[in-house]
Amino acid sequence: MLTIGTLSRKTGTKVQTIRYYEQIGLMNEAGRTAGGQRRYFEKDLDRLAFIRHSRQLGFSLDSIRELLELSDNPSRSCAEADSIARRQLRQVEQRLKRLQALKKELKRMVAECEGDSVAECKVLEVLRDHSECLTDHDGIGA
Amino acid sequence: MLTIGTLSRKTGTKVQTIRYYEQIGLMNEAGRTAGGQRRYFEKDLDRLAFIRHSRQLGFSLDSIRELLELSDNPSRSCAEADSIARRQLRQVEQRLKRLQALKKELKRMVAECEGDSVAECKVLEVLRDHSECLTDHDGIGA
DNA sequence: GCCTGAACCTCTATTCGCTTTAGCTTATAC
DNA sequence: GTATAAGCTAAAGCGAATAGAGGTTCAGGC
Ligand SMILES: [Zn+2]
Ligand SMILES: [Zn+2]
Ligand SMILES: [Zn+2]
Ligand SMILES: [Zn+2]
Repeated sequence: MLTIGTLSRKTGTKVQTIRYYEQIGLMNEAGRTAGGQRRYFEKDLDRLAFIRHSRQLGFSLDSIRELLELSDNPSRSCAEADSIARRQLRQVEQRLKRLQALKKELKRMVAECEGDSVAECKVLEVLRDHSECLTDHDGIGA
Repeated sequence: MLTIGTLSRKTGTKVQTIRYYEQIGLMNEAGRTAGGQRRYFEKDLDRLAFIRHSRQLGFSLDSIRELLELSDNPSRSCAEADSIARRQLRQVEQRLKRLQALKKELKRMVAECEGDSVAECKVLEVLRDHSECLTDHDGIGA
């Protein structure tokens, strides 16, 4: 029987996060000691490792929920799992594209500023006026 | 005098978002009509455009707050603005690296799955076992 | 002066994936 | 027996908005 702290150490997950996963139904409800502390089996450790690894690869908790369910039914076709992964890949590729464009713009504005007063700052100039940009950066942020 | 809807259209910002920016003190409190509706000047439009453009380049609202303050003091040195931009660039470059590694892993697992039953699904296999990965993906998600 | 409909208002809740805080209780080792 | 590490719950907070409910104001036409 493993404590929550052991799971935490073995998977690099904060204790609170493990409890959070239980709360949203991603981890099964753990058994408890007489005093109310959670105790886990190896299979819970495996499940948590699966969740964390999937998170590291960028899957959303919702996708992970689906993947876990599939993983629990070994006889089913894996088409669904593959399509989730392909969807994730497409998303990553899209974000990559946006970030690459962003990087270019940022690099350019940083490089072009000669570092005098704010009045002549290239950085601020670009921020004030999108027409100085080479790309469209549609969408926001990330 | 411009209405909030006009600002919204001209900058591609949702009306709610403009009010939100006011609420968090990023936009100045707008003047009001007798009936309580917001009315804006051109300078408010400029400020909002600055904010949105900065957001598109991935700056956080906190960074934007600093940049706006600098922008309001033309006589100051632009070193600070430049350093905010460089910081942003570094962040983008880091995320790019992570995403590129992610993309590789995802691509590989998708490509290697022969699409049979869940029991032999390469996608799920990789998710269960990080040792199948080529990279470390330290950190999570994005 | 009134009607209509678009645009505006406030306030609250929700999203995602956790993290933090506050205030306790339990387990373990000496 | 007691110190201390580790555990517990419940609630709030983060960033950056978005969405909805339910009500008010504005501009134009008649
Ligand atoms: Zn500069
Ligand atoms: Zn631009
Ligand atoms: Zn498969
Ligand atoms: Zn891995």
